[in-house]
Amino acid sequence: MISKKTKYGLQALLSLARQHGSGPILIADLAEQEQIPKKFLELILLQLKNAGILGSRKGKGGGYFLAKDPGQITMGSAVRVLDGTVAPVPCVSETAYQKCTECADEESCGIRLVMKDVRDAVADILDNTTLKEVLVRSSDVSKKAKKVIDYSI
Amino acid sequence: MISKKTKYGLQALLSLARQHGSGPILIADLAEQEQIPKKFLELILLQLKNAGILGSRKGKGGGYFLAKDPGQITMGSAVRVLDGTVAPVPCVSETAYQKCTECADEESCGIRLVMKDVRDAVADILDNTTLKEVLVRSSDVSKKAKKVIDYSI
DNA sequence: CGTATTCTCTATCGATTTAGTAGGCTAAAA
DNA sequence: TTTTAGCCTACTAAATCGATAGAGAATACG
Repeated sequence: MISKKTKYGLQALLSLARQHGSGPILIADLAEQEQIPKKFLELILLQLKNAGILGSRKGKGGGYFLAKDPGQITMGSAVRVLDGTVAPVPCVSETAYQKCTECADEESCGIRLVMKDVRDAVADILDNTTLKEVLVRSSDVSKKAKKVIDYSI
Repeated sequence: MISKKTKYGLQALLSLARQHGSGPILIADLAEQEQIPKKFLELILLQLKNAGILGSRKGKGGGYFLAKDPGQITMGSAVRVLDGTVAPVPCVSETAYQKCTECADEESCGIRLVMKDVRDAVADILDNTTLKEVLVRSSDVSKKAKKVIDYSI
């Protein structure tokens, strides 16, 4: 399960991706658009900025913006920043590894072997899906839905 | 991230699978073998029993045992019983679905589309991995390790 | 310059969840 | 009918999560 924080963060990133190129967006506007508690969003954006995913400018005309192209920011990187890891157990995490106390031999731990497969499958999806791709996919669905409606007229 | 409860549960199931056929195992013995707090394990085993994964017998000679063959119990079923779901967000869960409040249209929600892929990938692994397979895999690793040692002598 | 604007940072708080404990109850053997 | 061993409910401590408050620091602009 991903946290609400991570979900908010992804929402915000996608919103910024949609508005990419139109300059900095205010936290307040983003919060309003995405219906995210403003103060909470503040922390999230800051974390994403400190991780190099977002950029910011202070003062009038300031706000937040993507530090890179939407096609170069992956869902995986955002989830790792906000949730710490993508792995189902710490002992198979690449970014937040922690030796597990219970099993004697990590190499032959059956649970670990399976969870490693899970981690790899999840990472494969999230690390190969960019914000841009997500936008395209979701607009494809919308178009398709519209098409169906058009036919029915 | 799976909970410690789920991890304990999987450990216990694998231990019972290893000892499958030798009659009921005492909670106390399982707790000792797997180094799991006994009282906590008690709750976990009960939950697995109520879900039909384990069977039990009271009184002398009693204990817990697998209700089915190790080849017929999947990691997925155990995780769902103990963690409630396998999905990263409630809106893509088959077993613990909850409509998400934030996105207007679920069908075209980009986050949901990606998380659905993640869920499917995770479910595909966990639902197609039985306790038996886990045991085989982990003993394969052990054998391989042993072989290396043999060569080095 | 100085003031309005907007992000930055630290601290705190309440609610929920997680991990674990306690203890009496019930069923089955012997 | 006593012992054994699971069943069940309740409780609690600690951690995490979601959210808020408010002062501080940087930037633009008149």
